[in-house]
Amino acid sequence: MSGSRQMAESTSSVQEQASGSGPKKSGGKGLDAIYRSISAAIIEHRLKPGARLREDALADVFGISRTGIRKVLQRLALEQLVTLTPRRGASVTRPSVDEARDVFEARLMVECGLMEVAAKRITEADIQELRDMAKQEREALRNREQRSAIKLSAAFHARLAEISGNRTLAEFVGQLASRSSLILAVYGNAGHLGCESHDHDNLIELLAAGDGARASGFMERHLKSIEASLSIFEEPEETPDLKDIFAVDA
Amino acid sequence: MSGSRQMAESTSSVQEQASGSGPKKSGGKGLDAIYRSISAAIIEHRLKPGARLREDALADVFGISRTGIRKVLQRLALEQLVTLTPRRGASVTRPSVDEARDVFEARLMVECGLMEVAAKRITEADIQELRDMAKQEREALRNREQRSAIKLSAAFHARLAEISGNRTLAEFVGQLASRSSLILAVYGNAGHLGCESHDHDNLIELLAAGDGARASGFMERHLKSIEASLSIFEEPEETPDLKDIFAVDA
DNA sequence: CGCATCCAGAGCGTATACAATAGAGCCCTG
DNA sequence: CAGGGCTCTATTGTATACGCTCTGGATGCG
Repeated sequence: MSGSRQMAESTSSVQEQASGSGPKKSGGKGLDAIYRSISAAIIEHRLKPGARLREDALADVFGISRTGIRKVLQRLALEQLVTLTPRRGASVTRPSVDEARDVFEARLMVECGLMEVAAKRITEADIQELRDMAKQEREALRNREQRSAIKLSAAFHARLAEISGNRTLAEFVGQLASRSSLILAVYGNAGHLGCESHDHDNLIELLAAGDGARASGFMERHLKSIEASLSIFEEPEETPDLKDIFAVDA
Repeated sequence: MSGSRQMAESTSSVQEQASGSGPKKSGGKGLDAIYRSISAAIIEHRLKPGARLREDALADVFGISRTGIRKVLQRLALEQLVTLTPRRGASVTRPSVDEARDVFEARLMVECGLMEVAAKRITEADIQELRDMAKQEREALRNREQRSAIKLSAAFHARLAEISGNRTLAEFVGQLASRSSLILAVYGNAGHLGCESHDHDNLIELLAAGDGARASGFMERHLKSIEASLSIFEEPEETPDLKDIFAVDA
């Protein structure tokens, strides 16, 4: 890696790149806003895993036709935030146990690896921005605004990944962070919501000091502690083993 | 596999056969077939970077309406294989220099990391399958079927990642491998097409021996050698610096 | 003769209409 | 009264229609 290149406002991933010239109608820009809106609702747990997302209802809410909604839902499905079942429509994804493990394993690998890169590339402006984000997060926690806190925490990890300068990996981390929010919704214990904001502060200091190795190690413990805080039970399966469950009663 | 220049025989035959007898049996499955068809065409360089993909034309070729085509194109866009420009339609992505670097950096991080996991989990069946794939690849190379070879090479890396058991990371690697094929199309030198099949054989042996560390190191050299073989020039950019170019004339 | 403007064509973006299907409730029958 | 089949409705899947924008060429004016 090298050089100087900044990653403008990421998260838009595809399409809508050069539309800076003028506000042409509500066009595809509106769709992106709808995407962000639904995405935020899911990440903040205002839409809980399993919630059904009927196309008509969404189309009505956002004032567009189903065509646009379908587009948005398809994108969300590709990011694994919603699940599309063939004739049943869309619903907020309920991550499986395997999926949860996979996501955290992936985060461990990628985010830790990125810390080394980020420690070398981080700038003063980055540090300031991260501190602001961490501060916002702490305040949200203090005010018991768990929804904001969750979203801010995911945003923090995503922003951290962007510092590496690798857009591809940053996008990937962003998706993983979003999915982690879903995982927390299903397997998390109430009251203990994922990241301790204190951890994030420590992380910033290590990066500011340019100590990539330590930052990586700290991130590893950070992620592992989150994963460890989950209650990963197999939960009610598709086909609950009724025979087993009612064996004593029968 | 002689010169079919655009998406040719295989694609149309599949679709026509499927919807020939029944009313509309194909359902969403047909769309997946179309996705794979276009995806394969891109990876095999039958569709070159920059090629425009007009919706009408594709709809005509595959015998469905633009609706389904748009869905497929959107998916391909999210995977960065095609680029959607607001009012200009879809075209095969021409990866930028930055993107190429990002993709290989990501592969380095993820694929090497996965080798350690894969070495522990690999089974006899996996080894056999990988050997078969490597063999196919060697044969394709020997027969000068570069298109097949490229596709097989990407498939090999993707399959390798699957062994880790981590579906999320495996999917990610699959996408990176596909994008690498695009990068090779733009920045690769003719005659030297990415992976040496010999490398793949060595990799299999290291994994079969359970030596994750060495496999990881080998993968690192493997990927770096591919990246090093590219001719990464800045090339004509979006906005060529005309003032600079014609400065002497003016 | 050169340049700006207008016109026509092509292709994408969105909405709407129609068809098919799964789920649920209801009726009929044993 | 219970069970099974049937219809009926709600919701998704697909196609088509229409409008808007952008491109390229022709035309009129300076």
